[in-house]
Amino acid sequence: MKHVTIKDVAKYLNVSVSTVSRAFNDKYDIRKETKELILKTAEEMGYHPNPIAKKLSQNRSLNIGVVVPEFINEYYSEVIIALQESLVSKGYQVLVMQSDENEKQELKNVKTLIYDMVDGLLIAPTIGHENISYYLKRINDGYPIVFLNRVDESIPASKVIFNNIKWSFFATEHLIRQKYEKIYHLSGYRDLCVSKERIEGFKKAMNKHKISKENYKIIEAGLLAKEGKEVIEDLIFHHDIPDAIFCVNDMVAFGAIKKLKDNGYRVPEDVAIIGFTETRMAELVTPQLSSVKQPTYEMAKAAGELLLKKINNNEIPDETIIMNGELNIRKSSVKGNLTELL
Amino acid sequence: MKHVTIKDVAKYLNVSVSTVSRAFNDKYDIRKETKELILKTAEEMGYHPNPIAKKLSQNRSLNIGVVVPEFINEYYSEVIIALQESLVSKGYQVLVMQSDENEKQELKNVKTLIYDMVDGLLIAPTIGHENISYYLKRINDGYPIVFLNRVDESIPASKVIFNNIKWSFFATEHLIRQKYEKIYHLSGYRDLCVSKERIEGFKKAMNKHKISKENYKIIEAGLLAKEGKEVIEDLIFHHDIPDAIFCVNDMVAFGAIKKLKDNGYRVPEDVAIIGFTETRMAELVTPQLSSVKQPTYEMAKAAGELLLKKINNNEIPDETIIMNGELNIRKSSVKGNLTELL
DNA sequence: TTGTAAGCGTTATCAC
DNA sequence: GTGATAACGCTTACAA
Repeated sequence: MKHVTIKDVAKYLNVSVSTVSRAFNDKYDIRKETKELILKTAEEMGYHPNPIAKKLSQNRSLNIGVVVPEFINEYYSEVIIALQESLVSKGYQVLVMQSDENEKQELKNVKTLIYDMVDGLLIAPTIGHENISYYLKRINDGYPIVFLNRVDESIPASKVIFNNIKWSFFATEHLIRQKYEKIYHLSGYRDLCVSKERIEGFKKAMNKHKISKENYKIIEAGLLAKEGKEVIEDLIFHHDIPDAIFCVNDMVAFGAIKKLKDNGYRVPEDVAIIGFTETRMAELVTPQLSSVKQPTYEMAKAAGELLLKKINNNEIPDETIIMNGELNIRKSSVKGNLTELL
Repeated sequence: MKHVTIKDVAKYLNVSVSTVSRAFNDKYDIRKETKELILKTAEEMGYHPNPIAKKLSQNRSLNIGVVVPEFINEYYSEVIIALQESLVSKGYQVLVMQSDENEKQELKNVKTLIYDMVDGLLIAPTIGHENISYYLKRINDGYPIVFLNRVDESIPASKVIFNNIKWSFFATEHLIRQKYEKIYHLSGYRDLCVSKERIEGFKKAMNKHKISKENYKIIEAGLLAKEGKEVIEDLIFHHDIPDAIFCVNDMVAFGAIKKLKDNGYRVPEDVAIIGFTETRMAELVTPQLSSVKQPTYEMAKAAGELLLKKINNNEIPDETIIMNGELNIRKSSVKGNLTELL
């Protein structure tokens, strides 16, 4: 497995290594014929520039670190795919680490990647504020970091986020317009900024439509199906079943639907349900789940491009991109005839 | 962002760079106090060995390439998580590329990774045989490659695979034992080895129980929910609805169930369904989906370990690990009382 | 136990 | 346009 090196090619062609190097890097002057001969010969000899040597001599790793809370759900899988596609084509390698929704693990991941000399970092933080201040410090040191999702709009850094407040407002308002009178929100972990924002959107809709406090409730569930189930179990136990539920995400909605159906409640006739961050399964469950679709792919791609800009010029000012989604109404949230509504 | 180098530490402490290097690499003799002083000072100075320089001088990248067909489904997400966990702790970085079930893309990914000098490759191939012969050639050249899933048992290479024939046999037999008389198999792409094996297991069960050819059918669907739906649409159109269906995976099963229910068929009363490669959603749909659970995490971990063994000693003989699963019977495949059966 | 210096495979700064 | 050569930051014989 001996690799052919630039020296081998140079010696074989009786040229200097610099000439061979130049042939492989367009930026220098070199006679056209020389270049072509070198490239042809190199190809025949099976020469490929050693990326590690290149990295060392150019003092950059051409690696991008990506830290996500998880990627067992579709959302971050899609994020990673989008990032790979846009970054690999630009010569970068993408190193992905997941934090398992654990603050300590996340910091460890980030440090590992920084020690590994990634040229920049894309972070979708989990719960907790301490890490954020560490990241901001690194950004101040000149480390290119872009946040994706999961950060507050107020945070002074480049980021691509979703307009959670707005779309959670729309999702909630959709329920209100259906004349459901008692509406609950199964929220995500309170410390998570996207949860907070979705709660805020929910409250906004309640206020706008002057729903009295007895007729809505915000219950912390989490992000997993299991947690949706548990809340519903509790509600059933207390005979406290609302007319409609807005869930922080589809997984919680799936769990809720399951538990409701198991206990004889019909969805949407007895309880209407709407999710968030649409998954492919939304269309496959019965009834089909209404949800808010996020432009996941576009968000990730934008974040990748923002990061590359930052890597190439750290002086550019912070940029915040806030994206919008789409409310996809399906059977789970509509009492009457769905087609009439659409 | 100037990095502290080994030279800085050496100069500061009036020792040679080799001594500092030795302090960071246990394998050499070095006085305990010297080592401790160096490590302490290095820490204070914020020194971290530059991994790129290390890679160059040791002529290895400490990178492992992983090529999967996709990771939008849970299966390969879990594979990647398992690999990361076991490989990162051993000092390796994991570079993941997905082929999108496209043979050409897969070969491109593999070549990219080889040019990027990964120390070894883990491949879960997509459809098509041409690539396989290329991979076998590389293995013969001495490149450490381990296959995961998606390869035939007969292939002369190290691999970790699932006993598809056996578990597809069990899944099918479970349907037969329920006295379903007309049983169809919605298979994956015919060219995909796991599909072939699952078909084989299905046939085996049919033969064993002497089901006549009029009473079973194998229909190529694919791996996506959409494809499951399409087949069912077709069957409904031709008034050709069986009593039970064994689907190549859960996604196809979800699609099938959805389409059946939309057309007034009850599952399992009218048509029983069983999936394969259990997903988390299996427990959340109505009715809950019976499926075959694979030890995904363990398979991936075993593959990672096999690869490391190969990287450290290319002379070891090929090893094939065949893993077994678990048949999880749920409501979707059982006509009577589920608890009686369990 | 520690130091010296060659080497890993490139790029980049000079000369020519 | 091309060639020599230092430099990137580390490891590792070999010498001391």
